[in-house]
Amino acid sequence: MCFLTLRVTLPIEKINRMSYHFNEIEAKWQKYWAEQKTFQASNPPLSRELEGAPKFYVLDMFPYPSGAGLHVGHPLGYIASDIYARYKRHKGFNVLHPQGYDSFGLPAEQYAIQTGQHPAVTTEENIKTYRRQLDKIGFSFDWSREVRTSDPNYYKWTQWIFIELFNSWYNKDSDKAEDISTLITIFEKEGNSKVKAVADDDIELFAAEQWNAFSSVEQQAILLKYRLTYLSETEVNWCPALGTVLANDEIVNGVSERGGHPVVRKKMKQWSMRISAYAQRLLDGLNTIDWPQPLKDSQSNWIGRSEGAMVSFKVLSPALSEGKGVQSANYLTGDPEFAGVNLERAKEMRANPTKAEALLWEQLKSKKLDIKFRQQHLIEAYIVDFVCLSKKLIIEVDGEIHNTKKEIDNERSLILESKGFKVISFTNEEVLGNINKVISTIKRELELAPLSFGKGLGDRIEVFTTRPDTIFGVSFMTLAPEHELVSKITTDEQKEAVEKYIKATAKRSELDRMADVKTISGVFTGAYAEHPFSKAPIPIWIGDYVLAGYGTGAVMSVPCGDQRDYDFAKHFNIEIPNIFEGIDISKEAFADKEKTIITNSDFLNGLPYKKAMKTIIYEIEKLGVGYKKVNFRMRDAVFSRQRYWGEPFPVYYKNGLPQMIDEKYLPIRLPEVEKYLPTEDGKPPLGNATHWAWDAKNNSVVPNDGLVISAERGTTDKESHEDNGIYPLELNTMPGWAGSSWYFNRYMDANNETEFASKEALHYWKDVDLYIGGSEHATGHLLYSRFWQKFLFDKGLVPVDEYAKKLINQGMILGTSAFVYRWEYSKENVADTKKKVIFVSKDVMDKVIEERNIIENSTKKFNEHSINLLGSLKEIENDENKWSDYTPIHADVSLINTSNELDIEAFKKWRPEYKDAEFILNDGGSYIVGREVEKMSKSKYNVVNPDAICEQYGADSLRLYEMFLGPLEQAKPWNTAGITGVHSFLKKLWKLYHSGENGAFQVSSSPSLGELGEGLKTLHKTIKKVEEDIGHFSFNTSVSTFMIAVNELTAQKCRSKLILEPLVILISPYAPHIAEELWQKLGHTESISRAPFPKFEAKYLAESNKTYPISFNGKMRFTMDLSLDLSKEEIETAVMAHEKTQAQLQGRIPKKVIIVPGKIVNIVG
RNA sequence: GCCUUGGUGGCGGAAUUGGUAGACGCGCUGGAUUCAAAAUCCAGUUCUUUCGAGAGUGUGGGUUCGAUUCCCACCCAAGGUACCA
Repeated sequence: MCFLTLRVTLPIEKINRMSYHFNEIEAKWQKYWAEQKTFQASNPPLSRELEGAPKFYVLDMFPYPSGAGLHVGHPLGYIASDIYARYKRHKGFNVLHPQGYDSFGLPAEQYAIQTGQHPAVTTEENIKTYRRQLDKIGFSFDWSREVRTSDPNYYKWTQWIFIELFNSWYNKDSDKAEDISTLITIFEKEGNSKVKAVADDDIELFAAEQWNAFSSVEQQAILLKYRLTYLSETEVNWCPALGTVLANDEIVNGVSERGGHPVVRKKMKQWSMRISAYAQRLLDGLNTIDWPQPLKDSQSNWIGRSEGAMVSFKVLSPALSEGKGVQSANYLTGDPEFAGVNLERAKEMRANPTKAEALLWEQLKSKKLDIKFRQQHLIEAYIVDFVCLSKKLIIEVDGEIHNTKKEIDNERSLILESKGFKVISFTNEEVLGNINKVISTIKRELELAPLSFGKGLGDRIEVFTTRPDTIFGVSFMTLAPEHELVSKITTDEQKEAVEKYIKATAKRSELDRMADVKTISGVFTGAYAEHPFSKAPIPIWIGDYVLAGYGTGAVMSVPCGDQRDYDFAKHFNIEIPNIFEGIDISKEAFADKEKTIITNSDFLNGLPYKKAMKTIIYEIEKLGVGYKKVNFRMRDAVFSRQRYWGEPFPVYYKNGLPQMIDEKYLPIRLPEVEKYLPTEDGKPPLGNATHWAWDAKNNSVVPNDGLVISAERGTTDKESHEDNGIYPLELNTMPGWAGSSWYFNRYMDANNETEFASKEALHYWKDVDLYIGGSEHATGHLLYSRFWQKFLFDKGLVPVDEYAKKLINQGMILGTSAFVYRWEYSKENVADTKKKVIFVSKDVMDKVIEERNIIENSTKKFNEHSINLLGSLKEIENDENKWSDYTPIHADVSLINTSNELDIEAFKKWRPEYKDAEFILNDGGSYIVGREVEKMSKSKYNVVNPDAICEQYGADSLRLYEMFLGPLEQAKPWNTAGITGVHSFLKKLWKLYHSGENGAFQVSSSPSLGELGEGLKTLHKTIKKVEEDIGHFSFNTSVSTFMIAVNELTAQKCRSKLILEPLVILISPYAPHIAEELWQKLGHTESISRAPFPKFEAKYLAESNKTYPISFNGKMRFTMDLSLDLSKEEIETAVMAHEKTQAQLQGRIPKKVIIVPGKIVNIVG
């Protein structure tokens, strides 16, 4: 034994010195980087070394630390970004390359519910695992800037941003978010009639006096309708199984994205984010950023901008026939002049109207509105711009004169309104900019006026349509069953049917309605609307194909131009008028825009789509029945989650209204709870907390005992008798995307305790230069974070309104599953329990199936074991074999070798139920598994752990192989077998520097020039290619290039430092550990990380000869080495003289010879 | 249905502005080395073939001296989205 050991030990030691010991090398350099803080990025003021260096910010989408740890698919993007970051350091940039954890989330909480373990504890453990795994791969992360969304020092600022949102409103005039104080100032001075904000749509108009008279509670309630984050009763997606609401992007095909649980619509009071205010800017911003097209497309689909027109249709009530109203003519003539000092001024002003006034007057006095208006008219003691006395409607246009005395204006409005006048006002810009919309608004006001003696009842159905050009094709209207007008307009005869239908629709779940798109259903309401142009009555139906939540919840149905309308009309035998010239609509609707010529449409006849659109919108606006409009599909985002493991809101409730906690007292820490489930009375998990009330006097979280009112959050408690300053805190928490919507800014100054990041840091790093992550975040994280960034930009808190200049989606790495095939022989005759479990090797099975033969009959070539086994089986049926006789079963991929052979003994141990299984092997005596590419997942036993790869092949091999698999953006299957290629490349690389005796390190600093020529060519070819590849994020091809370079240099027996030293730098971003080691061996004492990238010099690639491909009719037949100095004629002569040319031509005379010097020769003929 | 991306050997993939299709690697075959295995090294490996050559980048057309690359039509796969008016 001793003898043997001695004999073996000596050579191994010798071998050790020469071979590539990746485990040692990698551990050594990972330790070095951590100790030397090699990758710590510095904010200004910079070290002398970095002075003047441009910044570069490389970011990965941070991971959610799941309990399963990393598999080889996860680090793909991190490796790519790490290569880029390291490359940029070589190029002299000051690089910020941070990493952190999106550590709030559902899985930790689900786990807590099941095991009772605190999510913070399991999250901490998971993070440790992640960190250990990440460290092993050798990333150049600056860990001093690590962020965790669940860390109170981080979520303090998430809460702070929430408060900022709460304290802001969106001003459409300035087209940005502003502090709520600017809105209050306006309210105090002039009420809300002139405010143009993105806000709730149920806001009533009030004047300054009214505002000032409101109680603080009333004022707060009104402001809530304007704030960028607001509390409101909204229809939400409630997932009973998860016990929480979900955002639209968390629902896939009607079920929850996580877990696949059903989701129902439910009304709940929730925090929402007014992201809709940013719809247009989010869309526009896409043009300024370099993001993948599919990602941009899904964002613009999600935002869903559509251009069209709002058109309103009068409801004709059968109860009130036309002309039944009071005759109006006489009533209008009354002209009550109020005498006063202002009379003269009124005359003067009438003579000198502003441009806007003049324009509006022009419109009002022309008989378009069928009603008499007066201008600059005296009412009481005031001059009003325009008045319609019969309808008591006053119209004001903002001129310079009025601007100077806004307070008086508002007081005046109040007095006038008390006299029964309604005052509406427009700005000069509105009148000049869109007179038709103004007229349309006035017309609607006239309709709604209390003294209306118009034709209809006053009810109008507003519809949004993208095809107003087809308005003459309308043959019915359809309302969503939930539409508010339905109950009002339904006739008595139809009442029963309508109510029954509404009930039936409400019962159907969202999923039902989605799954079943084919069934056509609907009911006639009995009511009619009037066509605004033809004046024809149009039947009004309800149908669940119209969604209450989109547009106005009503459509003008044009069956000839819309397939859904068409199907509906066919089903209910409604008329389908054809308004398209030369189009057959007997089978289906015609939705094409480009080829359209409109007909049967009055003044639109003969017009193509574009012209018809222009004309009809003009006419609609002229008639005052509508206006051009842009509509968005995107809704406001629900921001509350009924979960424990998320950011608590910095909110308490006083009198049922939300109050923000002053930022001084942040963070509001997540309280401890006994159970992570909802409370028995259905409150969110935070309802279990006993220490969860806010003491507004001492500004601290206190036990619930202090609460006088055990008030429901969000409801007004009018019976509150006593106010001790202790109030209930919000019970919801923030959603997963809260913390991830701004973390990229935090990295710039991650440890700042007084600000979310300092101004200097924000202005220095500005934005992310390269952002890498998965495309699954396209409509979630990536849209919300752009929204928050724009908001922070509006508030002057960040310097740019798009935070990531370039984004790359890395493709998924798929697993290669392995299958063993269980043979289901003699199914009928033998009881399952008695049956032997037999697995058949894939190649045997394929053969047997192909030959339609049973195994026994084609076993001649099988090994002894298989024959004996079959001999002992008496029950085999002599049947034809089919695929269905074999059941594929997943086998763990770690039990398979590179030749797809199963380790049978390991397999038996892996699954105890197969410990007695038998195997039919091929004639080589091995069991071959089947392989299939699937998503990498635990349940498919195809997960490959990077730790095992690092252990066996090293981190550098893993990094190279992940890149080598294929283009970064594409999905590609992982197959561990292939890693031997890059691994032996690294060994070859190592060898190149260890050509000394017994593999000692040897590099020559004085090589002969002849030796250099070829080597320099290889080196510079490589520099050029690698630099281009990194620029195109084509990392797979640069790995090939390295392989070619090392193969060539090995063949050249290159030993020269002049070549081998720059080569190490080229490879260093990809395989940093081996590069550091070789760099040190080359005599350097500092890390390679900032060594300047070698400069490409074209002169080394200069060639005097070219191997020309000689083609005949475009097909390459042979090659010829020719000097590049030759002229076209000389080339032609040389080529024609070649014997193979003559052989190819076989006596024919070429018609033409194409010569592109330096490229090709093509002989035609 | 619509939008997007893609389709090249047994496999992953390469081919830069239209100019030698299959680089590089895996796997496979044969050989060297070894008692043997592993490791390493060398040669071959798109298909057909009468060994001269011929065909070939999802299918069918087109433009061109020349097309994986450009144009038209279609087929298939993946991802996104969907009674969105």
